[in-house]
Amino acid sequence: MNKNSKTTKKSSKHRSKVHPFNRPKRNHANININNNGKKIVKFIENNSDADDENDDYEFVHHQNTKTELKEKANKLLSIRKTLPVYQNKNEIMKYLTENQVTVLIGETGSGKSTQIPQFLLNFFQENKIRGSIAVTQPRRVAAINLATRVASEYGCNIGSYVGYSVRFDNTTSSTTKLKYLTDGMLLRELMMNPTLKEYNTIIIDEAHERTVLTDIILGFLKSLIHKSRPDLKIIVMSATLQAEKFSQFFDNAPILFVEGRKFNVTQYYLKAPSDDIVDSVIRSCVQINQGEQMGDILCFLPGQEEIDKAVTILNKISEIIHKETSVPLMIAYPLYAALPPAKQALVFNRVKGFKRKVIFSTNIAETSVTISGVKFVVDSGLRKVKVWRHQLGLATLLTVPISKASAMQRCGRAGRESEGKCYRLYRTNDYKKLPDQTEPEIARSNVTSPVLMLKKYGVQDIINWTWFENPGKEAIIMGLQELYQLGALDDFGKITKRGEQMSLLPIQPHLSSVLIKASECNCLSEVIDIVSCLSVENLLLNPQPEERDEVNERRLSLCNSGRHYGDLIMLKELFDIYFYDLGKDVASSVERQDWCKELCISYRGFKNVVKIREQLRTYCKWLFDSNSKTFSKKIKKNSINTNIGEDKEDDFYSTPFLNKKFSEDKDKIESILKCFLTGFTKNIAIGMPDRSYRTVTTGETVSVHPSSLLFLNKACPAIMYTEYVFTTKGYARNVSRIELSWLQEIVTNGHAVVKEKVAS
DNA sequence: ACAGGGTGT
Repeated sequence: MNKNSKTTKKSSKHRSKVHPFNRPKRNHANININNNGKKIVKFIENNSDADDENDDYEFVHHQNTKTELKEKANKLLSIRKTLPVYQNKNEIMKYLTENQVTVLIGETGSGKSTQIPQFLLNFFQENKIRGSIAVTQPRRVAAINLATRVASEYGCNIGSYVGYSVRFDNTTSSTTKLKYLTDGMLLRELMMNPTLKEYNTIIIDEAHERTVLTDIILGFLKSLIHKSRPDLKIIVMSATLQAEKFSQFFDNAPILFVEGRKFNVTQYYLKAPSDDIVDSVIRSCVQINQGEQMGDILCFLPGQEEIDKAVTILNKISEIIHKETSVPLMIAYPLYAALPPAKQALVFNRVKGFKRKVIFSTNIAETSVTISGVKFVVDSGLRKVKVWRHQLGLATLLTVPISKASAMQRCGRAGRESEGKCYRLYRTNDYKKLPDQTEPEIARSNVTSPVLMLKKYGVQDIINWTWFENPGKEAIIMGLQELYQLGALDDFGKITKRGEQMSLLPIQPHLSSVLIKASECNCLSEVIDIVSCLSVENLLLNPQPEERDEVNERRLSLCNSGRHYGDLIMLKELFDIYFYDLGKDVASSVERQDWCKELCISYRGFKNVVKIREQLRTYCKWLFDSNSKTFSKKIKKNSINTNIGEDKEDDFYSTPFLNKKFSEDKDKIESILKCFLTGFTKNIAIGMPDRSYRTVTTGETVSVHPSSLLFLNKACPAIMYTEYVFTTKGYARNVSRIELSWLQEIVTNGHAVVKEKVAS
């Protein structure tokens, strides 16, 4: 149909409508083209208070001319040459070219993630070796930043020889030879293209972090080199330690050590253990502020509660101390993932004058967020960890001591720019007793999704698969049972058509199953909207205690149906207001931001919801539309190589409110909730006479989480929830009201789990 | 009668 498909694809990326005469009042970028044809982005100064979410950011990649590229690359070359990896280039390359698998231990600042891929790229081009290089990263920003940096070092525009691929943003093209991608993305590619035939080298970076997805990739790679890809080169890159485990897994692959380039950090320990960690952290900050040179302080605390407390206390005492003694004024900032993005951004502000920035952070600052100017680290030695209990179908959130590796990583945050100091709020002996490594995530996770991937890939014996870390028989069997119950596996444990569909959807299996059910129940469009909201973490933010009641009141008054049916229906009502009522053009973005702020909703979160919704609508159309070509053909052509599918409000989806307004359409609401019941049959609790709820699976008591719209509504016959987390007690999150008669329907449809428990 | 560590498709 179109010979011009390449340009069509490219342009679809920037499809968003721009109304030049209706520009938003604030927070916008003004893009001019100067006489070189070079894009210039000027940021207009934010004229409002710094409190709103300035997150209309997009990654703008400048298209430079050849001469500009070359000049820039030449300038960067002198810096590259100082990197330890560059100085050992020949020896490293000797190992990499002579071995199929190499484990490379490079400390921070060694330049491994940027230089090694370039060495290989040059080597392959000089030797006319075909194929491209993939470098995986656990996080999106890392993939984007590395690709951008390497492109300029290499002297090309992003997307030509060097590109990146993360969800919703793909800058690769047919000429791309070096691709930085998230490990989630590489797994998607593996599902579509089981032999990874376009690559000759796969580099797994940050392997020491041991995320579930990295571990799974390692398992796939081992199978690949032993079977269909004996030619595939693999490099496992890790920041110190664990080298032996990687090496042994890949048949004793050689290990290379490259020293890093970082500054010395002196460690201090407590003489006596601390009994109040917030108090100890504050005391340390005050002490540093009195005795040490200028430089900011980064404090690691386990969670939001401790952080908010510490911020309040420090800000109170800091001014008093500053007035009475002539020490810098300390300014405290909180940092955790659930914080609104605009408040998160404040930790990057440089404080001017005789002041010292003090950041109280969760583990987010250990790997995901890097703050410059930090010279002192205060380490509580604690973190929070989510542990999945297979038998209970419940996650527990525990505060636990960190590992030695984690303590070193936290320490390192003080030595990025100059020498630093690290104050550990535990004794030398306590440190010695810490485990060397953090327990790999897969050992404490629900593995339903990995198991589905393996089934989709055609793995027969999952228990004895080439697991890098076997999650254990119990976990695998629970995963298989879940999948069987969701209809993804048949009586013989073989993947069903439904299971294939579930594995192709970019959401957790339970939600995939709900979507498929919805496609059979004429409420797909609505369920996609809700599932999209559920797929964004921290969409509904926690209001500050003083505005909590107000915000809850506003949410309740907006969501007429949510008030009765619960959080899933509330999400749909909120989505409809955001998406349909508030308007879509650039001019109304301010209106939408204000609306989000009033309801304590993340504006950035909702923008993500819209993207996910668009992706899900496209995928569902390909999956369920009988007129459509096969999914994998479509997705290979479109999804991997472009950004988002070509969804328009087309006739595959019925117009949502043709006849009735959603909130008045009782039948629709009930069929939506019944769809969710089929994916979350285990997450049902029955109302008891004493107004508590008991789960149908184990009879445990479960409470409605205070963030739920149903928190104050005490009289539901039964509830269904998408998450069951034990913190101070067992809490149900994303709660919906369920009628007992609906459960009867599920029972008659043959869901044994509910049948037994309801009867007993 | 009152609260969630961090990633990814």
